[in-house]
Amino acid sequence: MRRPDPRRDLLPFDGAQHDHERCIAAALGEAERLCARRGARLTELRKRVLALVWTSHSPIGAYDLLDRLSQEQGRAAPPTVYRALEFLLEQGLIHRLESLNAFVGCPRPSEAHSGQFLICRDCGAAAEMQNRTIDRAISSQAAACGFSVEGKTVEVRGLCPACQSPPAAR
Amino acid sequence: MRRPDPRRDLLPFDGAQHDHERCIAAALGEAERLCARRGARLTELRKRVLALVWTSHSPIGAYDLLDRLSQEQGRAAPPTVYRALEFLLEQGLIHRLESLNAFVGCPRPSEAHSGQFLICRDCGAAAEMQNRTIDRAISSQAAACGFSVEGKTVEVRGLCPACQSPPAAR
DNA sequence: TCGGTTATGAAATGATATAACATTTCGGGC
DNA sequence: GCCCGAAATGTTATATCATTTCATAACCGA
Repeated sequence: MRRPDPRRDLLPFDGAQHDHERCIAAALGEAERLCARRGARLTELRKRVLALVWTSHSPIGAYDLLDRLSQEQGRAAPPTVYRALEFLLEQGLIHRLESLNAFVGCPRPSEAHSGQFLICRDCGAAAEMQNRTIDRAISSQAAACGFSVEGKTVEVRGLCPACQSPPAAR
Repeated sequence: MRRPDPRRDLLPFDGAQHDHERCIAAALGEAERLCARRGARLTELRKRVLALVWTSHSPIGAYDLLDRLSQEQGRAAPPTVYRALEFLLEQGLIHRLESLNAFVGCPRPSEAHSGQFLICRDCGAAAEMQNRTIDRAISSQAAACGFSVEGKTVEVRGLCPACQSPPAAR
């Protein structure tokens, strides 16, 4: 049985050593493929918003997105970006971080899942985990309570490996 | 070794059969005792806000609190309630539910803990769990990632036992 | 009772999110 | 190609959540 590396999605915490252009390109490509397969319309606007979300591994707020979108194409209003975000959420292409009111790209959009996140309070990066032990523990506790689960939010605040070292060492 | 009933704090999901007056009184009494022991000042205002939070087991928003507070004592401004909430959060007397932007009383304020919640989307009630398996699973996954944990958010959306039955049966 | 700390009052503003309605674009059937 | 309904986008206004700032008042130890 395959046991995925627990760090497989922790790219954000690699000290920015990775080629982020490839991150973005991969995410956009995957989005295209998924939407095409599903018959979902990944329009230019939605693709632009997705690309903006993928600008970094730090979650971005709706109004920051709005600002950048306005720079690109002029005068956008809040509903424009919120509707695009809603679509991307439905397709599982991004996640919403409840504790930040912000959004981040999903590195594994093809498998349906609830997000589990490590969020660094220093550099702001958010790494998505997919840990089945956590998932099962929550599901079984909920079941023991007679509670029918529709969605799970797991967000951990703290310091990523790089930000635990003194700045001089970075 | 004592193994607490996993449902011990699930009072909110008992179908409103419990004596909620006693819930409130117990919470206020416990708050008095804890603050006295710690030398923290549980002022009238803070006590009123705590009582208002405990009005029900459904999380309440800051502005709803503000409205009720204004009815009681006239013209309160947002910072008034937010400052009281901040104090109550620091003392562990209430929790903030990130996915709702709302607040709920903590049934076990004496033990420091991160909250884990089952939130019913139908009746709005939120039950706090304290499951060590969930807690440990998150801690050990974070440790495996080299992440230093400062706080955990676990919020599960779904239907409580009562709300899974058709309304006629309730 | 003096003086610093902590708590509260009050006004304005910032930040996040949605409602409501108008207009445009898309894609299928003819 | 052209018509139509559905989906997407534009636009204005407003609802909701939270903080900054500065002023005033209460508390409490020296």
